[in-house]
Amino acid sequence: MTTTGDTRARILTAATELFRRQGYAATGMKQIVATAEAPYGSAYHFFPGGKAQLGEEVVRTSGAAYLALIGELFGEDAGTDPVEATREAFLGAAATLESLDFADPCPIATVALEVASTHEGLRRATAEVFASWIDALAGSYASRGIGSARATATSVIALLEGAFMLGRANRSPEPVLTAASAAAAIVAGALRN
Amino acid sequence: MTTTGDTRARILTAATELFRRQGYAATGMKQIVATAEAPYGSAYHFFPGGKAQLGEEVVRTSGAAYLALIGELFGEDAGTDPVEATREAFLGAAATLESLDFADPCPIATVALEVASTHEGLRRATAEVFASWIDALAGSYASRGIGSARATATSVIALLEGAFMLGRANRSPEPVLTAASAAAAIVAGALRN
DNA sequence: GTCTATATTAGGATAGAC
DNA sequence: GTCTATCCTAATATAGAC
Repeated sequence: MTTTGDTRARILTAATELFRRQGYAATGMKQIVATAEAPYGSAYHFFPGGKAQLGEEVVRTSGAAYLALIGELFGEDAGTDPVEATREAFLGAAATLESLDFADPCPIATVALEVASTHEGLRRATAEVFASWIDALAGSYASRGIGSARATATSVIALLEGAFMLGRANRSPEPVLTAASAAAAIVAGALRN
Repeated sequence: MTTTGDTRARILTAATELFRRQGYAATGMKQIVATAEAPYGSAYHFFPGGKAQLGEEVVRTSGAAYLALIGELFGEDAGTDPVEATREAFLGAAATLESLDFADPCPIATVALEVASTHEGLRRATAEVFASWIDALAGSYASRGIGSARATATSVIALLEGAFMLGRANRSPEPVLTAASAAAAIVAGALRN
């Protein structure tokens, strides 16, 4: 039994952490392997497609992890009021933002903006991840009687991402806390239709 | 009369365009001067602080331009219904997104995420620009009878930024169009309080 | 198959000719 | 004061020793 799996995982974890903090372009492969305490060659051994492949795996892996989180927060067992579940999710996100010392709680946001016009493969990966989150959230909303569930989910995710942006720029959780009420209002409004 | 003013302005314009499309880190000084059709040395002649100074001027200049746009869209002469003014602003932004071929309609968003944890001077510049937009929008909302005007404005700006992110990732104006209704709902909800 | 050393290109920045 | 040539570092990626 080797430590192969560990090394690959460490590189992926280090890349996720650095991309969320600095973005894709500003993060070098050398910095990634140094953070992962892995030899330089291992990066290209495990990710022969280089930085682009690593970026895509980071996006898809973190995307799946966050999809699971949405399942926990909005799944069948998670209380029945979608308005309060939404508000609670934003309050938790505000706390996460602060606990990360204002690194992006969303590990793909910075990368998504950076690559949208320049790296088609990565752009598609981010689009698919966002779509998976919106689908999951919309499913939860629909099952709780919200009419335009997909539109509502799209707006709630957008509001969360934008609130992260303002919170990071201000080094303050306040925009995310403020957005919690607005998100609740969006969902409450959709519930009445 | 020299062409000095032109060259400096061309460099600033080129940097703005490239930063909005590729971000700060992925854009090189050489690419900026090539796009501006300016000699390489001019960049450091006009911006002795190098790329960081150029980045900060891009943020502040575009920030001021967008502040003026908010003034046009939400100023005294711009119709009295803040709900419809907000909706119209989002519909216009969706059209802009498409007309830019899905470059970011917000020239500072990508930079803001990239530098938030790494370049303190630039981070402050983005924070001040966001604050200026929120202040202006909140002033308009307050004058039209919205109680928690600053919170409302914060959420509307966040929603717009997040909708741009989803729209760029999807190469579609749909998230911004969808967010138009949610933004209207946020403002309408605040109007009732 | 793990890792070191290097190839190659591009990065930001500067010196100095004109 | 405009612009060209260059410096030095760091980028991604690869070759090949062990």
